[in-house]
Amino acid sequence: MRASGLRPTRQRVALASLLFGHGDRHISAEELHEEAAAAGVRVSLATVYNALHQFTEVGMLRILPIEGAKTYFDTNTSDHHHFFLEDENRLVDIPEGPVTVANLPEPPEGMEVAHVDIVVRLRPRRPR
Amino acid sequence: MRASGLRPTRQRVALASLLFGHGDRHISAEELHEEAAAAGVRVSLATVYNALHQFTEVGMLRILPIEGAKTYFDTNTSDHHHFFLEDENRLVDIPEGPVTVANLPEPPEGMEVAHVDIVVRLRPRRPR
DNA sequence: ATTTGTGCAAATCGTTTGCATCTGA
DNA sequence: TCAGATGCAAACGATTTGCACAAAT
Repeated sequence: MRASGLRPTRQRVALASLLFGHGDRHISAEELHEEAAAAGVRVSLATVYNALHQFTEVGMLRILPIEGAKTYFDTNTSDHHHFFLEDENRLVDIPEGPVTVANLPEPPEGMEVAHVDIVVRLRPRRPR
Repeated sequence: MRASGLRPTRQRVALASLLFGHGDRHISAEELHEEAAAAGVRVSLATVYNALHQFTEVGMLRILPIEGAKTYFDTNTSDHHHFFLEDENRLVDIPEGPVTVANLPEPPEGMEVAHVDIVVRLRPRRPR
């Protein structure tokens, strides 16, 4: 964390251990705020927002590519993709594996690929 | 439109022709509302929201998979993907082409793939 | 005639901001 | 010491909602 140029304040350290102490997860600011409260950590919601965005800037988190009001953050920043369950509005990791994208066109001049997000949208199977 | 079970009201018809009369586009509720006003069509913003969601439900529109406050709708519902320019927060179509995804895992039991969204996030090339 | 849609304004919800106060280096 | 963080409450912007009125079948 110090390596990222972020001061290891009490709040940031506490939030980071909540975030990264329980495996990979998808979480919103509100949820993290509640979790902190439940864990007895006193942090304001504004600070949670700040921390989440700062962590994202330094590459510790990634913003999930889903539409909708809330922003969800992913603690897993490695290459992996998601199923989106349309009926429950929920994202599920696609297990790391051999998923590959082929034949991507060249990015425009002066740009480079930061990363590729794939969302496989699922719905209940339609009766025939 | 009648085929979709939506009554062809004056407003819906007007909005549909704005949406689909100018080729493929990415548009927000606010933008469509302004465009309607500019075209002399009187519609309330609430009606624009209603129409956009109804059109989406019947498959005439698709919601774009980007994070952030506003919801953007895509008039192109065919299989195609997007570049996301991180610095300008803008989506650009990847020309229809040979982009393919390989080795997708099977969807869970009882689910089927509605469609696959691929977003290639681009950033300005880092100087070395 | 009945059902469905529309407009308006107020309400909601997630997120951001301004600013005074604290805190880590 | 003091730049950078935090907390609080107010401000904001996008979207939704409630309800009276209008329009489509």
